[in-house]
Amino acid sequence: MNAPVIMWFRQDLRLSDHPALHAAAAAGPVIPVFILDDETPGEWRWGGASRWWLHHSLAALGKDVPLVLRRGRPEAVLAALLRKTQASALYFTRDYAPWSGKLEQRVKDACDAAGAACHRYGGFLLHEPESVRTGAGDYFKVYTPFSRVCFGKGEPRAAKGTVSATWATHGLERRSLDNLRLLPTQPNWATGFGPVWQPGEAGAKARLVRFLEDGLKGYAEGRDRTDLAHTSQLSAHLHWGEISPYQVWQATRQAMEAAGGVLDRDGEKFLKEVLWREFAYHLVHHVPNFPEQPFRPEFAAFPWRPDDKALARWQRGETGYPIVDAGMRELWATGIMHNRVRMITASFLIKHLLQPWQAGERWFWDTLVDADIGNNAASWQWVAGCGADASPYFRIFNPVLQGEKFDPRGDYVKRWVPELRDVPAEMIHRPWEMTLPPKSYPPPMVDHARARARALAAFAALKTGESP
DNA sequence: TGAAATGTTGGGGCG
DNA sequence: ACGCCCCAACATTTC
Repeated sequence: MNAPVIMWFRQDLRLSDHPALHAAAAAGPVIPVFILDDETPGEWRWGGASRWWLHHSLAALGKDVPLVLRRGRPEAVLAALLRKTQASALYFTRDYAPWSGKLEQRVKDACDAAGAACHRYGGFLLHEPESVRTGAGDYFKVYTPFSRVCFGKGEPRAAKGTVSATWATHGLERRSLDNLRLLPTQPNWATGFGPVWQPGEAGAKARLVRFLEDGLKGYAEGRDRTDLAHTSQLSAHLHWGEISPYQVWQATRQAMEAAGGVLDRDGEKFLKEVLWREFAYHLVHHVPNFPEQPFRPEFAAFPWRPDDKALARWQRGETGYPIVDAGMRELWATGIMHNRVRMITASFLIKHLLQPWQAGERWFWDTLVDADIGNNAASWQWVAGCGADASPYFRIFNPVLQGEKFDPRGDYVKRWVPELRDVPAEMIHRPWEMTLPPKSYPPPMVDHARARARALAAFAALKTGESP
């Protein structure tokens, strides 16, 4: 019998269209390993909502394969497992977090020391960061030309089916998933997550099918409507690799073809969103400290006004602006927030409250089930105006107008802010203008016009280098 | 993947 | 009949 190989699962918790796993399965009996690593990422260790998801995703994967669960530094854990099992090789999918390059090198060194081959594969992205370059050979700093090059590369490879592997553990102790302590205890804030999500590969595929059948038609406009269900909801599944971007891309193309052109506009729009994810990772890969430091260095001098009380009101959804509070409460209750509302709430924190974007980034990191080092950092930098191809500083969302435009009847607000349930639609986004506003709902914590003027002044000062 | 201020135009009321 | 004003409605500029 062949010597076993170790499949080190990371953010690739699936059995289909999995380059590393297909290669491992062809090489010998596969020992599936997952390692909870809270040390290497430091402050970016998985947040609470991510851990909830990870627990259930591992549980799902563990039903199909005899997962060996460990915690610790991967290079140390894998060195021990390689020695114990006499595995001939290690297989894994590469990752693009800022610390991953060095981590993967240490893992490679551990393999060398153990006399095992080390095989690293792509699969998390459609295009490896090294493979998308400007004419000058640099990485892209603007999305549109980046996406043009991606589309111009032709269709990504076809997705592969489910792997057929011989699973093995070679006597390794399995250990219970509960030992990883990924689920919240007292209080269990995740009670609202279960009904919304089905972590794992089956859930991911079901979500994709449902989106292509029900959400794609009308996506181009509907995606911005907070009261409609036109978003794919695939972000967390993609983040944990329960489905690959190739599978998403291919299925979308097939749905477009089957519809005979009717879905072309909607489909292209959706594929562009998939490419925003790619773009985010290209930035993270090429720019050190991207999650912490503003991409545009002049923003280091921005006159933020750190204020824990203001931050807490935003976090709890008590700002007095209905669309903002609805979003923050949806996030807390379900671990997700509608994309449009992410922009509105982020803009509010940064521009109305002048809180540093990193504070919002941290909160999202802890509370989003799709918290993702690339998307999260790139999106916050985008809203703050300090990122690559960022939103210009003067683009300040008006929460009233955004609410009226993207939640015209107030359905979304009423779902998450029950205090406003009886407010008529024409006042739902400006309840403070009612003769008798609901007493249980707070008045706006800042006046929009004044906050806007203050933000413009602060950003203008940054631009000219003067003090505000 | 904004919003607000400012500018322009044209129809209609009205003296 | 005509010019003036008002002000939507739309366009452009500015932040």
